[in-house]
Amino acid sequence: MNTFTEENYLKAIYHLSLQSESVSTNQIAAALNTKAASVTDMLKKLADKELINYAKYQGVTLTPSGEKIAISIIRKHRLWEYFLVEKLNFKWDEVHDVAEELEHISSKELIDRLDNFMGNPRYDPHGDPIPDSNGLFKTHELKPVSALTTNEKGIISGVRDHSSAFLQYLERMQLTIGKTIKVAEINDYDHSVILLVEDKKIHISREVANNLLISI
Amino acid sequence: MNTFTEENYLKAIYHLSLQSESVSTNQIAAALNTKAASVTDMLKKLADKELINYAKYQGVTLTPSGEKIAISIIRKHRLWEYFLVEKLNFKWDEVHDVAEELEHISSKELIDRLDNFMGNPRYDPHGDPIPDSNGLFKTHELKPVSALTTNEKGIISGVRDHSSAFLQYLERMQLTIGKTIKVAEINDYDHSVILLVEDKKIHISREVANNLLISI
DNA sequence: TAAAATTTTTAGATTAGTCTAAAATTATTA
DNA sequence: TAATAATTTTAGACTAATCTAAAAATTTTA
Repeated sequence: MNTFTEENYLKAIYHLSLQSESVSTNQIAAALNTKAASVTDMLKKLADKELINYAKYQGVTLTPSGEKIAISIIRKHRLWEYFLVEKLNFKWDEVHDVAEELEHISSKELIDRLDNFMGNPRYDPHGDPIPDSNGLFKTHELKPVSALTTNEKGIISGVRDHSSAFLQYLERMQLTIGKTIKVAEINDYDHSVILLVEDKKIHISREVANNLLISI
Repeated sequence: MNTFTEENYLKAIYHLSLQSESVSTNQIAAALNTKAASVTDMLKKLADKELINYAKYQGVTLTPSGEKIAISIIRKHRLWEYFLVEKLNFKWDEVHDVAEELEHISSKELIDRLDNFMGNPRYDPHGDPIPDSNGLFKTHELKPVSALTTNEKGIISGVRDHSSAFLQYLERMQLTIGKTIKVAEINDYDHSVILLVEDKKIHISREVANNLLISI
């Protein structure tokens, strides 16, 4: 088995890989709130274990076995988040830190039973897809509200920013997962957007429109 | 917060304290499968944090704050065991190792919500009492089957040996928590006992009789 | 109660993960 | 494309937890 720290590195590399092909030392350091020198040390260790492809100064990618571990951590994180919200009535902005701890519990039996206990949910409380017990999941194609033009519709299905502050803001605005929205107006000057949600007008900034994801 | 290791030391000292007033370095080393030298190092650290009372060569006791932490770990361990058996259908002999990991999840909010979700159970699957959110619990007075004389009755309420091997044996013999037993006969020679359970005769050794606990 | 046995502590190493400061490499830009 | 800037790695040190081997203290026993 791997240590918590190794698991956190693999998870961070996985998430960063979704945006840029190869991941840099500094990107990882920023994501994990640590120093580049520490990252270099750990990259050597993960490369020795053949969990990442690493060449000095060239950035890293996950090997298939590294990716498998990363996805299993993400599966655990998202299932625990679902459990916390659906069974223990936590709010969607309160679960991240606890799930960061729970995702390192090693038992596969536990997580598979938890999955079944909850009816094999496909999405976590923030709309992110939950990998199945084989690590498979489809990344549904979501686009930000900011990609819509006037009169287009969508269903709120995810967020790009997972911070409590953003989630609490959405909650207050009643912009929660599953709601149908329609773009009523786009402000040419600042690109802010007026949405129609359940016949109410909601005005959101360009930044919010960028971080709120919809399916069609 | 304390490290997993510190928590494990405090828990071990707590359990050992139930049998002998003061706990020795070697006892702790045996319980934690480590060496006496390692224990001495850790005892110094825990004493610095005022979690134990420690004087060289004299053994240790928990301070009130050390005991509080130990009990909170035990609360978490037992609640998770209850969850695993009652909600996820694990068997009572399969839950210990997973609970050893789960007991270190730090969120008090999580464990209090879990407690409520399950209806505030008072005993874990092995009959051990679960401390409430203030750390309070009564150690019900149990005695081993071996303390009974012929024709005395009792209700199976706990075990002294928590090993999988023993729990699986009890399961096979249908000697599970809640069953009423009556001593039919005690063998003078080897102190083995014949029990009457639901009108069936069950023959158990002295060792088993010593490790099976009943209330009256 | 002195010698022997046991227990406990100390001394000195080791491993994992981290850090700062300096050196090496790569990227940018003038 | 040479100088400058930014990134990345190396070197050396630190903390937490562990270990072995040896020394010190306590307990047992003869």
